[in-house]
Amino acid sequence: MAAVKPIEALKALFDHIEGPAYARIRQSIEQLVADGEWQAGLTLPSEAEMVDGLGVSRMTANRAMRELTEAGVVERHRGRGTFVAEQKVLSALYEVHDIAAEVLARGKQHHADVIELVSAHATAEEAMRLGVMTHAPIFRSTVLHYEDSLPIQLEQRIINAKLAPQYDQQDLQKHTAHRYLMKAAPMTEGEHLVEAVLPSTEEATLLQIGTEQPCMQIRRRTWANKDIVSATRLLSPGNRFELFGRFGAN
Amino acid sequence: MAAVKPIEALKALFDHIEGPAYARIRQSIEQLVADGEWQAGLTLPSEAEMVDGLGVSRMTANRAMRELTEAGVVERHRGRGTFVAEQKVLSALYEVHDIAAEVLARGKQHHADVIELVSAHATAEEAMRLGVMTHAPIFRSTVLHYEDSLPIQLEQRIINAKLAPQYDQQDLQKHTAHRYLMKAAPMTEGEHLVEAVLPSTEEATLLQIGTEQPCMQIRRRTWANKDIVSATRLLSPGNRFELFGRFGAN
DNA sequence: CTCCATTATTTGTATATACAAGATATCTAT
DNA sequence: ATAGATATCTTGTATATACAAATAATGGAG
Repeated sequence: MAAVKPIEALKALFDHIEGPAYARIRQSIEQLVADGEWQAGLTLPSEAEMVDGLGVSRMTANRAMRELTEAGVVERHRGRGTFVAEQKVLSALYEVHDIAAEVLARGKQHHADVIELVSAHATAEEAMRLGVMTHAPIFRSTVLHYEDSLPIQLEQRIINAKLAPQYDQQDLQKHTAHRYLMKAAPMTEGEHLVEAVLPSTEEATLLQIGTEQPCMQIRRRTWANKDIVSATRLLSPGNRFELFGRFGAN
Repeated sequence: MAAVKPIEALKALFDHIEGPAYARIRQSIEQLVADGEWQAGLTLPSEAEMVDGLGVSRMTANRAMRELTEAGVVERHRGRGTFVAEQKVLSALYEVHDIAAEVLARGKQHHADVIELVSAHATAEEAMRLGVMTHAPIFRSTVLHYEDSLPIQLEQRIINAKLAPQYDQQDLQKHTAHRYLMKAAPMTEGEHLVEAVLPSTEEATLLQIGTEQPCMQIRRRTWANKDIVSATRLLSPGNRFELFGRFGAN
């Protein structure tokens, strides 16, 4: 006897959930994927199968599947079908924030120092990265991350001052009650750029390497007009960075 | 003469965008909000107005508005209408990662130490937070954040070991080539819990405060079965944390 | 004027239908 | 058997319609 058909497994859960039909479909599929019953690559029931099998309209099934696509649970291809998505190992969020988590996972100490924080106006490239006009007010910040006492990453942030209002470098001490906004970029395909670059003299000094040693550079494209931070990361070379081997693999 | 009606401003942009109708509506509104022409609180055209003014069906307008709701650009209330949302100052992402950014914005040094990292099995509460079974394998980590040299936050992470496979505390040094997954929770209403709690003896010691001093505690509900990390943060009391005054305001 | 019932407006969900476009399977002519 | 045409399946988008539920506006009775 073959394994339970996907549409039947889906219906079994669908029948025991309360709420709107589209949410019941979505939750059922999320559970099947989370529980590992549906592995990455599995072909999901088509919308037409859900119409017959679950007794919903195609638009209801379509809405559920679209939400699952946005959530990264499934991938859809017109003409082919819907498939359980590969787990995204390195998300945009991950890229933004958590070198600390990597270091932590290896039982090392993590430490980050703010090297520089200046108020300035956007260059053409910075403007493009942030999705603002050239010469728009920005902040530039440089943060150096350490693993134990070894510098491992130099992060340069460009911050949209318009969306981080009330700030001026001189005012930073005074206006402690204000805050700025930081949003995640959506986790979409093609959002990463990874290059091998040679560090500048300053960068090499901070990372305690030579200028002839190529570093991995990671950029994240901003989500037009929605982010206020565009970060570029320069990774110190060496086997400490096996962890980043999958960057850009997709 | 009054200002341009929202529906007219919307149509002006809508007419000059390529692509599917729902995306043209969404992009137009995103631009109007991003440019500041539509301020927080403004009442957007109703779906019926878009049907008349843009020549689309109500379901197309509904889809655009639903996506904007999910993106946090607008808020919708049945019977009342659609309004430009307040900028979310502290998003779920923010909550997850970036106390460093707060500190940075005030020109202070940021520093974080890993106090503890242990492999264990989930208690009932931990299991609920992570959306796993009780006794499921997890990691517990404790990270102490400093502003300059002052401890300001104690972060306790519960990490789903199933989704962070190949890890074992003893193996951490060996298996440096593996990595684990960290995803953002969606930024939705009601995802935050903020409480005033008294610190335990250990927590008070780490934060260099007395056990009688109430601290803000911040938790993030996990997104069922999708996150591998559930973080609880204990904030040191005092005026350094005006920044967090808006937590839970909604 | 105040209170209450009614009506209108607005969003949330669900369905049926239609066409477009990409991918695959099938059939046919050679 | 191969190549090309055709049909089928699948998802993407768009529309029209319907009912439910929450809110706001209106109107009438007192």
